Amino acid sequence: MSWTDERVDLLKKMWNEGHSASTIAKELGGVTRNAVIGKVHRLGLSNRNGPETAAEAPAAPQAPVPEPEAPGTAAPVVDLAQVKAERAKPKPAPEPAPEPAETAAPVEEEAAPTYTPKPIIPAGQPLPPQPSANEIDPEALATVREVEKTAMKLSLLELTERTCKWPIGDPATSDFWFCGLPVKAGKPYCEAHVSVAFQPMSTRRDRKR
DNA sequence: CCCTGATTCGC
DNA sequence: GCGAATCAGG
Repeated sequence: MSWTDERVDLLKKMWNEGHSASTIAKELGGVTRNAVIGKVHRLGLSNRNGPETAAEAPAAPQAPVPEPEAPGTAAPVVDLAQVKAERAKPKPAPEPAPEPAETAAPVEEEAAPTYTPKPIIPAGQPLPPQPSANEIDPEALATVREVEKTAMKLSLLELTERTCKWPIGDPATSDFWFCGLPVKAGKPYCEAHVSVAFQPMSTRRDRKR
């Protein structure tokens, strides 16, 4: 395969739309992500000029799990290669299962072997994230609801580096667990929860300040 | 381990 | 110019 005008155009288009090199490579076909990246550089468009260029504003949870995520903080003097945070990711949302039946907690419960985490919750705990219909994109919220139905429901101790750490339920009760679905690249949460946790600031009131 | 883009360098 | 291999990082 060679870089025909069409293919280059598509490359440029997708790149500027924020698609990843691997995604673009897949779309183009016949090339690897390396090829795409190489081309991108040769074309001199390593910097993605997109309409939406902004910081992300975390809008959610302070999970019981310590989260070192330090967001925002616009750098005063920024070089080109400085702030290259990931941009908004395309949201395919191929969630096909509108399961009508309530899939609560049907299965056998032989999980908790030694103890039963329960009553040890100091009263005045900071309210758990619980993504209430705050100012969250209804679509993303709907997706989250779906996802949560299929959550792994992991306990704190079962969490790993690549399980979604989004808390679900009330920590003060027995039905509390963590999402546990596979996280996406470095993020602490799965795709769905990331989309709820990190919103483009453009989504809401644009305080001109 | 998964993924991301960046760079190098033989072709 | 091309892109695999490698590097650097989340």
